[in-house]
Amino acid sequence: MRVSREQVAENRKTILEAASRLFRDRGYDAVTVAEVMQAAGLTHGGFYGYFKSKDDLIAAALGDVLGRAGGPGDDLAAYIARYLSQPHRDARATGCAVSALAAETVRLEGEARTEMTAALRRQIDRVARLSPGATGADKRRAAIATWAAMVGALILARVSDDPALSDEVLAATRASLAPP
Amino acid sequence: MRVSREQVAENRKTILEAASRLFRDRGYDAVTVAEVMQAAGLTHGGFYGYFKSKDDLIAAALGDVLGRAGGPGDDLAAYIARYLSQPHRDARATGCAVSALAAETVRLEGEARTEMTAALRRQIDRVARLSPGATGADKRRAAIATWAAMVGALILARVSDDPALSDEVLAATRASLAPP
DNA sequence: TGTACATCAGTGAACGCGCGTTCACTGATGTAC
DNA sequence: TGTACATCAGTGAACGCGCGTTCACTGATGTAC
Repeated sequence: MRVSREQVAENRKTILEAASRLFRDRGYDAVTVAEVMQAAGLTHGGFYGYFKSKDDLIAAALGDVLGRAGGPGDDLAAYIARYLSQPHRDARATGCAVSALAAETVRLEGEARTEMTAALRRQIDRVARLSPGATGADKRRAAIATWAAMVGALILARVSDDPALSDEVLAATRASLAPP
Repeated sequence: MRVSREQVAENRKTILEAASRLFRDRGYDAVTVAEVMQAAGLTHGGFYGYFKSKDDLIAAALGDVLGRAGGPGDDLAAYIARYLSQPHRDARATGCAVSALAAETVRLEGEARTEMTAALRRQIDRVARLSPGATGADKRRAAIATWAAMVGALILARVSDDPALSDEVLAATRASLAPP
């Protein structure tokens, strides 16, 4: 049955949020179109009224979640502490989409890669404003290395099946990036 | 037809190498058992004489490639320069299995995670020996942050579809980790 | 404002297709004498 | 050392199954008068 325009807009948002949550949790390939639609409270047949393919959904969901990502605000040390925390490590489905999906996005072509690239550029700019350095180029260089270490440390902390080693990766990277 | 014991041992190595190359290039899910066997010059029916499942192959291939990974030797700066180089960025299929597969391995259970954790521990130890720091704990902390930045930077450089930004990520992280 | 009809979002069954896995068979290797 | 037989690595067809995608249909929404 037909639904109102407002309902359609709301459904689209619900689908995108369900998709980005499922993708972050389980990866692009392991999530099915039917699961996404079920998580959004719809039946899978309706999917192609919203997106023209699963790849199209991947790009849209990635653009949506990356666009809503907060960044460091105006306190870099607090941002680093939050990013490299145990709660963030343990909340893959609702956490940073870069750490969860960048490595898999490497294998995609087109729009999804472009969304990740745009997000990388935004994040470098945001971190650079708060980074140390005599010149803009110095700040930018520092920002890139900081962001790379944050993403790498979160991935390594998540892959470790030894909780002590995982905690150590978070703590050591935090200490190294934001010395007291 | 039956083949010799030596041939069996050789085939197993060939399968593991083909698998780890294909997995690094395209990810666990996108690679099929039939493709791995074809890349090893065999038919797919014989697969289950070597491994009891695709998951078993994933763990074995990961253990094999991570076990053969070189590490920094005795020159950390040269290792960083090689790791964060354009050739390594562009050679996903034959490059570091951690950057290529760690984020996907997060979603696996059991042996594959354990292999990644063991590799992480070995790598931290190897990098720590060459890292600056007054105490062993300081060296270890520095090693973790260095390795996290290397892994994160390679992933970010690979995901960027803008070659200039990709090169900048490599160069900035190199400069930050091994200041002249 | 109220009515009649056209539109179209959502449903659920169906479609090809390719996947992981199994299996009967083949024939070269390894072993027992 | 040579022969006869048992073993078993490899083959290729077949199996269920679940995936992305399509489609005829339904009925509430939106529109024209």
